Amino acid sequence: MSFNLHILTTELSKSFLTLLRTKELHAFITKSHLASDPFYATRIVKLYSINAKLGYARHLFDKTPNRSVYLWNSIIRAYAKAYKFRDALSLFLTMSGTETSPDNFTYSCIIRACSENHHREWLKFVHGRVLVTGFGLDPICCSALVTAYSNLDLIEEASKVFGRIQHPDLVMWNSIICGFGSCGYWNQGLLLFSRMRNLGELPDGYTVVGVASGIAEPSLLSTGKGIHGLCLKCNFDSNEHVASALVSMYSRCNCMDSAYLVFSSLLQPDLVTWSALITGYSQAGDFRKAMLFFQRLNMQGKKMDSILIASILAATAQSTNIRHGIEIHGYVLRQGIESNEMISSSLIDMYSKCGYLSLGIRVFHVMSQKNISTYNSVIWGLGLHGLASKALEMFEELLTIGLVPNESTFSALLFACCHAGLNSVGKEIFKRMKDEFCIKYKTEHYVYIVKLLGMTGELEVAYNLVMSLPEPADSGIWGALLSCCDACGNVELAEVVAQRLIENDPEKTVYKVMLSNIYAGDGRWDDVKKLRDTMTEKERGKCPGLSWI
DNA sequence: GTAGGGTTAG
Repeated sequence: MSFNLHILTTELSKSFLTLLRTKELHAFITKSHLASDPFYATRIVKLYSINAKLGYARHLFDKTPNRSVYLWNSIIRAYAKAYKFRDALSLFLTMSGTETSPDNFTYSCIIRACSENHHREWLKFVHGRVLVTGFGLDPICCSALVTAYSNLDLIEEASKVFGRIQHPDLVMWNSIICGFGSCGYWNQGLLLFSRMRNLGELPDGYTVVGVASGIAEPSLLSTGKGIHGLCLKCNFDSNEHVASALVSMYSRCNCMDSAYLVFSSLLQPDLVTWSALITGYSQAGDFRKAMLFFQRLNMQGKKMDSILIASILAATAQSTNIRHGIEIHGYVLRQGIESNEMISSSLIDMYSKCGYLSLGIRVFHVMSQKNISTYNSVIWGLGLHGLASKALEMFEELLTIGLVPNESTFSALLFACCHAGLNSVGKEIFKRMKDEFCIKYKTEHYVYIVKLLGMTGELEVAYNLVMSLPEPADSGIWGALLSCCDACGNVELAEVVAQRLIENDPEKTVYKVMLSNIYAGDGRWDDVKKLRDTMTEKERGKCPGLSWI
C-alpha cells in the first residue's frame, strides 16, 4: 500500500468507500502519524459512519487529541444518524463544555435528532442554547428548528421561530410551508406559499412537496389539481419526491385514476412511488389492484423494503383472504427479512384480521427482537378475538422487559377492554395512561372509554366525561355516545347528543337517521315523522341494502 | 439547514 498526501486526500474525499478501503486508509494515516490530525480523522470517522462501523469511528475520535469542530460534528452526526440519541446528546453536552464550541451545524444536527427521537424537552433545551450562543437568527439553525418543532406537532413554536426571520430564504420558506402542511393546516401553508411567491421567491421541489402534503382529503381535490398544474408548468414532475408526493396526494383525495396517471407518466418510478401507488389502492379498498402492482414490481426483480411490505400486508389483511397474506409471508421468508419489526407487526396484524390469531402469535414468538409496535399488534389481535385478559398479560410483559408503551398501546388495550366489556379494568388503564405514563389522550382514546362506559351501564358517567373535556368533543366522541344511547334505549340523552352532532355537521344525515331509529325503537312515531320532515328528498332517498342471500 | 411511500386506529 503506497499513498502520498495528494492521493490520500483525493481518496478520502470520496464519500462511498468500502469498509476495507477505509481500514486501509486508516492504517496508513496511523502509520504516517497523521491520525492525530483532525482533518484526516474527520474523514475517516465519516467513512466508518457510512459503513455502519460506529465503534471504529468512536475509537478514532477518542484517540484524536486535537478535536476540531468538524470532527465533533461528524461523530455527533454519526450517532444521530444511527438513531443513538443518548450518545449524540451526551457528546453534544460534553462538547459544549470544551473550548471547541458547537457551531450552527452541530446545533442543526442535534435539533434534528431531538425531533426524530420525539424529545420535546431536549429540543427546547437545545433551542435555549442556540439563543444564548448567538445563533438565534442563523438560517441553518432556524430552518432545522422550524422543521423539528413542526414534526413534533408544535406548529406555534415553529411559527414563532419563522416569524423572527426578517428575510427568509427558500429553505426557511420550505420548512414552514411543509410544517403547516404536515400539521394539517393546509390553508395556512397555501397562504404562506402565496406570500412567498408575491415576494418574488421561486418555489422548488421541496416547496411543492410541502404544499401537496397538506392536501389530505377529497374536498381539497381542486387545490391539489392546481398544485399538480404548477408542477407541470415548472417541470418539477420528473423529480422523484414530487412525483410520489403527487401520487399519494391523489390517493388521499380518493382519486386513484389521477394517481395512476402521474405514476404512469414516469419512465422509471422508484420504490417510494410504487409504494405510494400500492398503498393508495390498498387504502381505497382495491386490494386486487394493490396486489397486481405488487406482483408487477416483483416481476421486475426489484427488492422490496419494509415499508412497502407493511403496506401490501395491510392490503391483504383487508381482503381477509389468507392466501395472499401467506404468499407475502413466503416472500418475506425467502428474502430473509422476517426479523424486521415493522414487517412482523404487519404479519401479526394480517393473520389476526384474517382469523388466524394463532399464526400471528407464532410470528410474535419466533421474533428475536420485539419492539413496542410488535406488542401493539399482538395486543390488537388478542383484543379483536375477545381475549382481553391475554392482552393485559402482554401489556404487563412488555413493561417487565422495559419497553415503553405509546398511545397506540393504549388504543389497543382500551379497544380490548371495550370489546370484552371490562369496565373497571378499562377505567384503570385509561387512568394509568395519563397518570403513570404521561400520554395525552387523543380522540380515539375518548371514543373507546365513552363506548366502554356507555355500554356497561354508565351512560351518565360517559356523558359527564364528554362534557368535561378540555376541548369541545369532536363528532367521533359524540357519535360513540349516540350509539351507546341507542344500545341502552335512552331517548332523552340521545336527543341532546344528536342535537350536538347535527349542529356540528349539518350536512351529515346519518345522525338524523340514527335519532329517527331511536325514536322508532321507542314507538315515538310522531317524532319520527317530524324529524323525517326536516330531511330533504335526497337525504331520505338512500337505497336500502340488498343481500344476495 | 428543508421534501416523497408507513404496520396497530374495528
